[in-house]
Formats: sequence, C-alpha cells, structure tokens
Amino acid sequence: MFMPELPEVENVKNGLKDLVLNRKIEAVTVLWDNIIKDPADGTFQSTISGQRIESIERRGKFLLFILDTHVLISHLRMEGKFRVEEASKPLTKHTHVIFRLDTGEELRYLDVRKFGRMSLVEKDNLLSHPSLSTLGPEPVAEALSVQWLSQFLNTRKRSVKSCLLDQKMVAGIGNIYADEILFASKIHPERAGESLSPAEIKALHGSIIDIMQKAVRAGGTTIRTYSNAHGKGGNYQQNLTVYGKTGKLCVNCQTPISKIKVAQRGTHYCPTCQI
DNA sequence: TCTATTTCCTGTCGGC
DNA sequence: TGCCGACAGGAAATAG
Repeated sequence: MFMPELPEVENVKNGLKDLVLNRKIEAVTVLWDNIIKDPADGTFQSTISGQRIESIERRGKFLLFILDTHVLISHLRMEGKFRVEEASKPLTKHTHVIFRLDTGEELRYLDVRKFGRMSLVEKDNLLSHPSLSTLGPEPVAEALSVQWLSQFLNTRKRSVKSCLLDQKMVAGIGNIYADEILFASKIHPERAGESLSPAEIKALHGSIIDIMQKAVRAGGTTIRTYSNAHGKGGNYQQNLTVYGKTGKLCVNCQTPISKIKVAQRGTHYCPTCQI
C-alpha cells in the first residue's frame, strides 16, 4: 500500500527532480483515459509534446510539473507512482501514462487502482484551477494560523476528523496523519468541529505542524511497499502511534487502540487519552 | 452554504 | 485449496 499524503508527495517530488528536471517531453501516450481529467478535448498529449520540464513543485498532495507554457497537475491518490526507465524496458502491468523524454528514457505513471488523476492547465490559470483554487494553507507555521483553524472549525457541525481530511481547511493531510494528529492532540475523532475549545484548537494547530514536519523529514510513511522514483521509501512508520495499531496498547496509558469508522474512513484512536 | 453519500478501481485478506 | 464478499480510501460529483 502506498497512500501518499503531503510528506510522501514531497519525497516523490524530490526524487523526480533528480531524474527529469530540464528534460524535454517528446511524446505522450495515454493507456487509460480516465486518468486524464482535463482538458477533455483530447489535446492533453499534443499540448505536452515538445515542452521542457522547467521545475517540479507541490501544493498539498498535488504534484505540479511546470512546463514551458502549461502545468501538469498530478494527484497520485491511493497508489499512483512515477518511474523513470529506459524506453526499451517492457511496460509493467499497471502503466497508464508514458512521457517519452529526450534522453531515451520514459517517465512512466503506474497506478494499480487507477484512482490517480492528471490535469493540464495554462500557467496563467494554474491558481484558478478547481483542484487548487479552494485548497487551504500548507501545514507549516508560516501559513497556518490558530485563527484560521478556529474560524473554520467554529462553524462546522461535522466531526473534527472529517475537517482534517477536508483540503479546504489544511492542504495535504490524509487518513494516516489525521489519526496521528488527533492522538497527539488528545481529541476524540468524532468530536464536532464547533465543540472544540480554544485550548484544544491550539493543541490541534501545534500537532498538525509538528507531525507533518516530522513526517516530511522522515520521507513519509512506508506501509508494506511504498517508494519514490528512486525506489526509496520513508521511515515515519516507526513513529506511528495509532494508525494501523488496532488492539495494540496505547503508548501513553496501555489501553488497547480502537478502530471505528468516521466520515467513511477507518479511524484509529485511544478511547482513554482522546476525549 | 453545508453535509452526507456515491463513484471510481483492483489487490488482499478473512471466513467457510 | 478455492471462492466470495468485505475492505482499503482522496477527491469530485451529486443529492438533500
């Protein structure tokens, strides 16, 4: 399983920079149409062909390939991966998009479950693209304020877990880190957003920034098999306290970790520590 | 405007 | 051993 959240996408971005920066894309082949979200007029391949990869950025969980005139927006969703391989190497089963490079190599997009999506947008329209225009702040101290979190949560009747997964509140948090953040904040995942006290919101704010920063430094979380374009995974799984720990004892109080469903997601928490 | 539900996909796992 | 249903889940579309 891969499950790229912000820290994993950051790792993927850095690996890709080493391999394809300044390379020209000579041709594009799409083997599974549903991966391409837009443009819907079939100009995806022809527009990219001939453009150089000027830089690679990240916004939330979105990878951004900055080309000459356009930006390729890529979301890996559950299991999307990029690989750079010699064009002569046979395609593996789950290869869906192929970018032929001027080096004789190919940048290949693999995705077992075909959940990933790509969009192509003109540079000037990048920030107004629907995928990016509503994204909340990045989970770093310079961008995310306690005031913003309060303003968002105070008007939400739905669960705080659902709010953490909402990319409009904070960009880049997924199911693994949402559970870890709530455990660190000692907040029960089913608590309504509007029920959180100022002290709890402050704790949540600190945990969001702290955990996401540590996970980025660790290169993300490797569950079973996950790796960047170099085949290199992350190490944050050693720091997980509740995610995937159902029945194991809480590191604080030795209560068995519970698993429930919140906002349609598997949710792990300590029933003693998180209130 | 806000929220809950459905859809997209296929490999893996537990139960029988 | 083999089959079959449940499960995993991010974002967008849809419905209320």
